[in-house]
Amino acid sequence: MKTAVTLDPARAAGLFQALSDATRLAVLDLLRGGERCVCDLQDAIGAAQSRLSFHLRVLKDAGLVTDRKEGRWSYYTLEPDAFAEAHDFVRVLASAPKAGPRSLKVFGSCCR
Amino acid sequence: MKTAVTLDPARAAGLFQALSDATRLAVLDLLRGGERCVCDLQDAIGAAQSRLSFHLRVLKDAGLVTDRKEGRWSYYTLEPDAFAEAHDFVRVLASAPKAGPRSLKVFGSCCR
DNA sequence: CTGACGCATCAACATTTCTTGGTCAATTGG
DNA sequence: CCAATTGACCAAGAAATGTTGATGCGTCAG
Repeated sequence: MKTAVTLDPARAAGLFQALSDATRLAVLDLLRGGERCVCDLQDAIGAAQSRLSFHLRVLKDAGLVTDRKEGRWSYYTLEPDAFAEAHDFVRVLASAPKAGPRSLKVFGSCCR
Repeated sequence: MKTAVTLDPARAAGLFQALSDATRLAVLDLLRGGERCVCDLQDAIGAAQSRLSFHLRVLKDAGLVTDRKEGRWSYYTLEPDAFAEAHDFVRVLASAPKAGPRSLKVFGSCCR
């Protein structure tokens, strides 16, 4: 099992940032059902075209989705790897640190 | 195993929003080692007091940490439940939808 | 060819989030 | 009691994000 021991703060922050908007979450939720073209997403979410386009770009830049052009449509799909990454980041944060919990008092120069 | 089938968009967005800042991630990372007082965090992160205080409040409002007052110090601790929640949200997004993948064409009123 | 459609992109504005500097209350060592 | 320390909070400004409406380009149907 791959466990990210290293947490790249910038990457993690970027990923979570992309996930931190209701419209984008709605898009991702729809994409769970498989590839969708922008116009379908537009209908389903009821967002203005340019608004949706903006959010799709954020998701794409974060690597959470990929797009594919076919004829005059653009289809978006989830990028599972990015979710695995996000998943890992959360797990790392929730797990105990490299050194045992409450280890040697590396801290405490201030209090006590 | 508890699986959040329902994804409350507002809550999810809020959680991820709180996780979407490098300073806050640094704080959470430090807290993995156990409870810490604000001044220790301040030293470790090198952030101005009021800046740190701001981020701690964001984390607290999101339910990711809790604080405890003792004498003149405030100690912050991770709130595991919130991480479990975040974890779930990510998992749900990465998982297939209720209906089979590529199910009946509920969509497609637009393309094709 | 031409008009309609799908969608990215841009500029302008609105909103939210972050930072900084300052003030204040509580606690406590002296 | 007094001065220093911890840390919350607030106001003002800076920066990042999100929204809207317009424009433009590629693609397809007629």
